[in-house]
Amino acid sequence: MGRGKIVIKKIENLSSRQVTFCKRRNGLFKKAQELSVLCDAQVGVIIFSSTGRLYEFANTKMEDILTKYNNKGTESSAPEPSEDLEETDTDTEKSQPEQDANEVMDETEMLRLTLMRMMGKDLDGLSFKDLQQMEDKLAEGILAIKSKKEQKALTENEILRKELNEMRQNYLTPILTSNPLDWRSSSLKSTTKSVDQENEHFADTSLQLRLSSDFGRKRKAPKIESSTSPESASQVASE
Amino acid sequence: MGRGKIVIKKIENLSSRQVTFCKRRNGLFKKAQELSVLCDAQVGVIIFSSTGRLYEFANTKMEDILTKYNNKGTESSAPEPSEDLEETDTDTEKSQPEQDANEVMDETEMLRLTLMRMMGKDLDGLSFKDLQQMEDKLAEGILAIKSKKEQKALTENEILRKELNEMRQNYLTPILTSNPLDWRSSSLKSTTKSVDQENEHFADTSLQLRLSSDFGRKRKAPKIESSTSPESASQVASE
DNA sequence: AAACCTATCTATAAATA
DNA sequence: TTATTTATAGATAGGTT
Repeated sequence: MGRGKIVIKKIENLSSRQVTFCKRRNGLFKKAQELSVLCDAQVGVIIFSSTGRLYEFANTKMEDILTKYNNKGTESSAPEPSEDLEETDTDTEKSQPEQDANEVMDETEMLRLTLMRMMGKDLDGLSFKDLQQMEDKLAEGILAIKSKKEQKALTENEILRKELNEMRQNYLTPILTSNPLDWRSSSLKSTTKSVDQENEHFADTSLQLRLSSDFGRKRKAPKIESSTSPESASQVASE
Repeated sequence: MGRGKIVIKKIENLSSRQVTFCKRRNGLFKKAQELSVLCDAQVGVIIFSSTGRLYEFANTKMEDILTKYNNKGTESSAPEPSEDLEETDTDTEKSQPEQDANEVMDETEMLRLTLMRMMGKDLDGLSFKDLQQMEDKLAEGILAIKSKKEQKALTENEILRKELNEMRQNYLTPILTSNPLDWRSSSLKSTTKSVDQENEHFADTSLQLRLSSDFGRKRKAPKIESSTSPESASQVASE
């Protein structure tokens, strides 16, 4: 695609390698973007330049893509980088159980069913393996939640500790405050509030776990973070 | 690059979309490969087709790339103006006079989020209480599943026991069969199969635990492709 | 579906500013 | 060095088999 044909091997000249890197990187991102639009696919591209700089493209949140990726069986082959000729790359298609025709089951229906099952209902149709898998997932979930709880508790401890110190500080060195109780309460309030705010902010957000049997209606949403620009490509200065 | 210019918008025709998907996917992978070689870069590409199938390319182990990616601050982002192109859904459009636009969350969205959280993702917004509640639910779920597993195991035991008895019976009273090994294997097979059948029957229905997160669009179940009816025979997951 | 064709369109190597 | 230009190699849309 240029003035002359080239062989696909590492470009030794630094500056032309950089130029080519920039051009082809952009080209790749463009192609990725087109593919995602034309074929309604979810595409994520991650590139580390030889200097270690990160460039990425994703037509949806990269995080989502990676999460999805990790939830799939992550087997794959390990290529053996041979210097000279063709590289054997990991270029795989991981098919999966797959959804067939009658799989037209509505996503919502699917999700609902899954959720029900996660909560121990409607387990009859599952194979032993499915059950085991689900149990594992749940166990994973519990662990994640426990971590989060711990983390949350620690964070709060930190805040409380500071609060306390502040209070002691002020108690031991009562200054110009006209009413000692005033600063005390206001201080407490302000800090506490910041904590509550965090929770409250997500109050509606928190899942409604009493969904035991009352699915079905739309409800107030858990504010989804910056769902704004679904597309992004990182572009940093040249190297 | 073809007989005619095309605009970058979702290809509506299913089969040509699939063809294009395949071609461009390969093209993208090739470009990715060339880039990695020419410029000595580390490149990973992850693609989920609209049917949820995963395709990936990586010139080194994808795992390494993702690890590296996660270790970098996911800073960056020069958002790119995406194509205008709206979800042209015949009906469910902006019929609703915007009420807290992003305050109303689609039920599916809700379910998905909940499910994600059940699996330990996206827990940041939850309060301590929510977390505790969720953990409890998960624990409940696990117990239910354990019960179900036990029950299933017992049922299978029962079947196997019968099988065994039958076998013994036949063994002790060898009848007119010419080859005793024949009935043996066939018998085993038939019964085993009936068990498997039960599971398999629900195989598709069974939850897809890699529920990921790509339920981006509302689909309104258009006419079902009739051409795909005999498809069930092909494409079986060997497992 | 998969493979092949080929007219056209794109990406880009190399030159140039 | 980065941006622009331009000649070509390469990718691919739409057909055909």
